[in-house]
Amino acid sequence: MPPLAEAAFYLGTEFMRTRFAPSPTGYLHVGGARTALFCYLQARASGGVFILRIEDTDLQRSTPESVQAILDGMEWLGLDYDEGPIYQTHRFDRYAEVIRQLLEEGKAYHCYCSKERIEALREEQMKAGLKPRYDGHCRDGAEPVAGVKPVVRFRNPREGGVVFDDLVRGRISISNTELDDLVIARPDGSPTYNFTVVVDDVDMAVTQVIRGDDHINNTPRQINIYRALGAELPDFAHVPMILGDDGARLSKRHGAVGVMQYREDGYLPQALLNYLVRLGWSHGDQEVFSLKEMIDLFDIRDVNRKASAFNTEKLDWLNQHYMKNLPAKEVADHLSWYFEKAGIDPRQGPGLEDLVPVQADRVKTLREMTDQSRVFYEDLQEFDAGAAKKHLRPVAEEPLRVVGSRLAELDDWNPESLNETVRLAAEELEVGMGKIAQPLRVALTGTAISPSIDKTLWLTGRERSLARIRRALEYVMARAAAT
RNA sequence: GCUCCCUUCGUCUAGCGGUCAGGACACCGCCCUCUCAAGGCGGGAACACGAGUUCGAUUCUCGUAGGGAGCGCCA
Repeated sequence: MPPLAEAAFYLGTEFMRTRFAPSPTGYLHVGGARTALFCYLQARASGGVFILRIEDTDLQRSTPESVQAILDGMEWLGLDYDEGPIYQTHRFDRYAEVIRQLLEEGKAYHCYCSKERIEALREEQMKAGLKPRYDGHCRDGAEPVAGVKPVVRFRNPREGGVVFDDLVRGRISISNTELDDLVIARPDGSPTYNFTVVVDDVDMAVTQVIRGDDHINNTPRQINIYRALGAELPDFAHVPMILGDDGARLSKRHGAVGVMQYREDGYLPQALLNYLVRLGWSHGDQEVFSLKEMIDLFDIRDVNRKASAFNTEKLDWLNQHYMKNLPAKEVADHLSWYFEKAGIDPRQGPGLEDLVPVQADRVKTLREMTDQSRVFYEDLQEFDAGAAKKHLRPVAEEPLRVVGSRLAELDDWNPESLNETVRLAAEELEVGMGKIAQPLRVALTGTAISPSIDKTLWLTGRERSLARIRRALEYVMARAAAT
């Protein structure tokens, strides 16, 4: 564990050290993911170090499942860190040491005030129209109260104020009279957030503290602690939060707020990353960014100050963009995860790499792609009633019979020859493509919707196609006989 | 209540004193077409309001309104 003094070595250098410091009280949500991405990009851009720190000092609310969820989310997104995960619960000795030091130097003091007293004080102040804060009752030496284990409070300066230049907000200033003496250690000695962040960021020599803007108000308090520790200040960057589609604060009712839920829903990590980086940040009119481009172009100072609403439709567009433009092999690798989940055996049909380019044009997510591709891997159950009623009528018998026999004679089962075969069959019958392609489509897929007929035949495969055409013919004839 | 922060099309944004206020998603129309898409072309759509500063404000300043966050022995 690096001593406080070591921080000075890093500060002021070109190499930035950033950290993402979530508290494990739930899954990794998109807001946190974006903050993590910004930290990651900023560190990578400078050739610096990206640290993952788990802020688990709240033993009540932290869970191992949440830690795992965060780790999983980071991994899926590909946000690899150079140091960590570092757990604050493993650093209690260090916090205790610094608390002792502050106590010895008179920069912190024991407070024996009861919660009841604090509560009453707060009510009184609120009623008087004041900002509730600790009144410093024990600040100048308090008599120990028998049977009461004291908390430790930080002795916040009463004079002056704090001014800092936030990398995204610009200059922010606040008077010390607005601040009070915050608790830095509970009666059992466990440290609290505003204190541990500072100790950690100093020890870990973090040079840019990038976090959500809900921490703006904590920053002046923390700066006072930096000063008490004689540590150099890092740069602060407070990024705005992300709102739901409806502009309201993101919550569970917005559906997929956990990063891994986006995976479940069929989004590529590249798409989500690209979407998130554009939320609050831009580079001219550019919409699509590879990770490399993000690293090269991103600068935390260009981030907007306004909260932005999450727009799933735009994410859909990006997701489809990546499904269409990433190497088919790469998309196919992701797709296989969904196939497995859906219980589809990819060996029972066309190669995923052949499937992807065909389906990418017509779906927004890998999940949809999976659902719409099942027909190429499994036996056809039954015809969609509406589609069959409309297209598998007696008039379809001849087209199906002719195209079926022409296809049976075909040697090369590839999109080009298949297209040619169907086209020639239509010519031979002197009908438009629609008259032959639609019945054929229903025969092959059971529905009136599928990729172009040549691709559909190709993906369905020779044997399976011919068998399905025969079956459709039987259906048509049975129907004709019934009338 | 107090403190801090925010405000360009429905949404994400460009803009950094003089622009017909640009792009993207979504939406609408047309084209293409074997279905659904994808694609191409075109269209509607924004500077919250009020004062200043200035020859000139979307841009700078101050208010107003609206919104957010914090005010924990949570992080």
